[in-house]
Amino acid sequence: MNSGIKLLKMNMKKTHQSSAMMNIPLFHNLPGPSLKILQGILMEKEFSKGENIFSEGSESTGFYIIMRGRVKVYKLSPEGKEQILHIVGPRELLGAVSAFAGSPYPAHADAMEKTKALFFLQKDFLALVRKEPSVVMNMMANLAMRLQHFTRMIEDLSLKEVPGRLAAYFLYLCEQKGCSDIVEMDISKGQLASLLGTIPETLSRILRRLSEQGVLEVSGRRIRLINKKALKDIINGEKLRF
Amino acid sequence: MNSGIKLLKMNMKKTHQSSAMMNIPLFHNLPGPSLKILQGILMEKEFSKGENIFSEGSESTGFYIIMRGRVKVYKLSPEGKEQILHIVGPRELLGAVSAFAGSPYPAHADAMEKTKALFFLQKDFLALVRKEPSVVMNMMANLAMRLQHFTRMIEDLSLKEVPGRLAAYFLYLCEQKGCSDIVEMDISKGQLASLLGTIPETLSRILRRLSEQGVLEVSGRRIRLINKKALKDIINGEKLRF
DNA sequence: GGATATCCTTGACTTATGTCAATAATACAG
DNA sequence: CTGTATTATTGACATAAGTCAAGGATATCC
Repeated sequence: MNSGIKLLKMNMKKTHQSSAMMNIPLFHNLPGPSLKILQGILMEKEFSKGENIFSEGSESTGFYIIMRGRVKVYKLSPEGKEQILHIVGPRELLGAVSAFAGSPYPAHADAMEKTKALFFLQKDFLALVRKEPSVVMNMMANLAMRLQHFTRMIEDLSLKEVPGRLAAYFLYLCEQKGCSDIVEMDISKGQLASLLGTIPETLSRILRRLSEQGVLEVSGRRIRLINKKALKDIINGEKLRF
Repeated sequence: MNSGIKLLKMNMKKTHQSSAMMNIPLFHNLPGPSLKILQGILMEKEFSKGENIFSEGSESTGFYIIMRGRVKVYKLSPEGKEQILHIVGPRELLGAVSAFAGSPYPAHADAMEKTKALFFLQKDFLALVRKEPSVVMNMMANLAMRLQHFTRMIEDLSLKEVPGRLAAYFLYLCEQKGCSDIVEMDISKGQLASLLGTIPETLSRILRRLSEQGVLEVSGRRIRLINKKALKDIINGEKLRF
């Protein structure tokens, strides 16, 4: 709730953030002077678990870079069903499109856990961009990635049924991590349902069917992938029997 | 209808293109020298109706700016069902994300009608960008718009049922044009189904129900919106009765 | 202009997934 | 540890939308 700018000694703060910022893709390869400007215009903010960061339709005053924690960006149906668009983690941008386009936020954003972020005011950032257009190059890469993510999401939602989306998600997790046969879901099942565009009940049933069929084994948030081939088949439209 | 660059003498041609390019958002406010470079690296290409421009997974060698005609960008399910991601028209970019990111095309693109386009080779364009980073600013605006489009699409696909998506589409068309009560569908019903993430049969049934209930009137591709309030209610989750 | 291919509509049927409600399991606070 | 709140599972049921198949309407091509 309280989002304060921490009161640190000036020098300490600068040094610390400078090294942090070098690791943020958006600010790679920035010349020193521009980095200095950056440090002058950012603000640290903190959000507690479940706290709303911004809401759909509200005016965007700027954008965030997440330093710690995770944020879910989601839409709500009139009846309250939620669809998670993406989950934003450390070193990633939040709300940048709106800030750049000067349009209102297109979705809600809530902190999923205690979250620390850097906040950039739109006008300050745009001023920087005019001085240093190459920043936008890095931003482009980020947007391009997000576009590809959305492309896949649309494909999934309209061309695949829930088992297919779930299978794709598990294999995705599997690739991310070392591709061992055990993957750890880093979100609750309810949230996973929302991410896959379905509801907890449906997800629960499908997980049970997959277990019964020996495709995988569930214990809490730990999933053991037993038959990856079967998962791939499901992604490719193979029906999941009862 | 036909707006083409007729067969003019060389000098004429250059002049013509130069002015054409000034109208493309991507190249707004470019200084003269950069414009000259641009003209050196572009190629004119033409596609006949139904012709494939690129396919999902194929290496991207560059991107297009559509000058005339329309192109559908779509995904295919293993069973052949198609989901149109967007329809690209004159003055718009095609395949730019892939070109920028250096990744393969993430979807298929077919000309929906006779289409004329300018083609830019990746490496040439990237060289230009290095000289003139401000081009990327304009590109950002394009990507930001597309992201918002996809955001709405995901919301629709997962939170609304087909009648809601259809209603949203009609009201969107209505706003685009002068918002008279008559809208002209500029694509076939089959294609519209694919755009809405459904199949022609379902679309047909829903159109009939909407007619029966006096919400609208269909005659060919001309739709008369009789009860816009009802359409808005449907978007907001109101059920469409039989 | 007639033949052919394509698109559109409609009906009967199946199925995936959402809804509602009740219980079980887990996490959390005092 | 114990009670409470949240989260997950399960069943019975409703329904939106897909499948299959057939007939009708349009567009298109020689």
